[in-house]
Amino acid sequence: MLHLDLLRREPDHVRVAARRRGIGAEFVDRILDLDRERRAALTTVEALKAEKNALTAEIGKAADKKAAAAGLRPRIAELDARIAAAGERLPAFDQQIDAALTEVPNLLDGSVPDGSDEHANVLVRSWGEAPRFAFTPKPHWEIGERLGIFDFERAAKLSGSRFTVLRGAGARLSRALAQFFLDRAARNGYVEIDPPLLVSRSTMWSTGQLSKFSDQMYSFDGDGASDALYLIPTAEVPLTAMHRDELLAGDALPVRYAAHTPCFRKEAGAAGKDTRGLIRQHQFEKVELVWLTTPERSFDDLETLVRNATGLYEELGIAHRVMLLCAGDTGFNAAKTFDVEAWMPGADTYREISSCSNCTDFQARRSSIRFRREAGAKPELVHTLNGSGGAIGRTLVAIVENYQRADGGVTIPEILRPFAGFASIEPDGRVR
RNA sequence: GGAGAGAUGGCGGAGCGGUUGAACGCAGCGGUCUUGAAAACCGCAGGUCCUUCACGGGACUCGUGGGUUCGAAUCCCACUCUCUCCUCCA
Repeated sequence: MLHLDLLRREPDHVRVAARRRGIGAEFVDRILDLDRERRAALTTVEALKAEKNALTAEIGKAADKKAAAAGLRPRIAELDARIAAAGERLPAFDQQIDAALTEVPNLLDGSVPDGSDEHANVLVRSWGEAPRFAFTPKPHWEIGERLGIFDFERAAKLSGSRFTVLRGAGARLSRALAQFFLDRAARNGYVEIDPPLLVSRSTMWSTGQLSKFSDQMYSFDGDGASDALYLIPTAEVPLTAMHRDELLAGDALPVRYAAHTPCFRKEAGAAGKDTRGLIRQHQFEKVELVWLTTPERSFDDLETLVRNATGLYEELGIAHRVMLLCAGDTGFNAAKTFDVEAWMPGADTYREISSCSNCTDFQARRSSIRFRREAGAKPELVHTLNGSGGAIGRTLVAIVENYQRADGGVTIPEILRPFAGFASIEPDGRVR
């Protein structure tokens, strides 16, 4: 969430940012009005409390405390009444301001281009060329079903639509990708984490996933509101929230974590979109990369994070491009996002395989993740970054489609062979 | 699931209901000493918020939320979490 002080000091900045995202800016004045009222009430209450505290201290210092207390009690009682009256609306103000503020998306970085949807995203760079086929390349679901490595029908029988059973070489390849991604993450200096997949409501809230996207989440109610648990929609949630309510030493930054986890999403609102194959699933795996870093270097670190992601696809020999998302396409938490898109021959287009964001201090404020630059310095909020490195299911799609052969088999990229333990999937589904 | 113990500042750890926002130790900062450093000694030093141009002043804060009291880190209630033992179990 944004700092209230920013709204006070630079309301126009916040209004402009909101409009660029395509949302109304009325909330600015509404919050500022509430804030004015709240501060007026707060100042009154605090002055009265100070007065009362002075009287109480007098009793404490008196030689005969009983007598002093008896003498001052009427004045204290009167102050109590005035404090209660003046402070009556304070909790409501706090609640309303908080509720309104948590609905406000992050400020956009100055380098983010205008635009309302993905058509306005800007090509930053591309790598590799789309492979040429002497035949018409097939979509991954056709290849995969024929090879017996993807089984969508049985997945539907088990769980419904948007689930996939990976079988044989498909399951092994998925596991190999996880290994490959984790290996590279470690090589790039990330500490591997195996986090809980179920997290509490407060954890989900602290990373900014709740209220805005709550309809995307699977949850378990528990017996009361406090013990509700949510299935993580991405490992970004536990990784970012690990240091919630902590004050880190400046020299501990940047903290860099990698985790391989399943992710669970309801995909509400995605009806009819990517219904075939395993592009958009209720359950998918990825390796997530998270940074907790300092404000002055976070945008440079974002570039590094993107390089970490694209490096994987270079090694896999899959053509891809980096897009800078426009204002309207940038997510709620992010100040700036690059998407990495891989070439998918079956769909004859690029598809997102990694999304790397700098959330600046937006999540850190909500989660209270701070650092002390040096001993004695004031605590500051860290900047949080997250990105996939990479998405296992979608990379599986990219491999199957980019490395498909005329005979229906699939060649395994060289780099992946030691992880997979085989070099190709033959037309009969066997590996070699 | 049953029984017990606990939760205090960056860390460790004290704290008869009344100048305790909190002793003491470690870590930190400034200084003395030293060519420099270490050691020793002296001093400073939590966080959030409100107010002020500023100096400063004030409120809140000892797991969370209530209560008792003129006054609560200290007493009472509820909740959360942690640890130990038993039970169960991959």
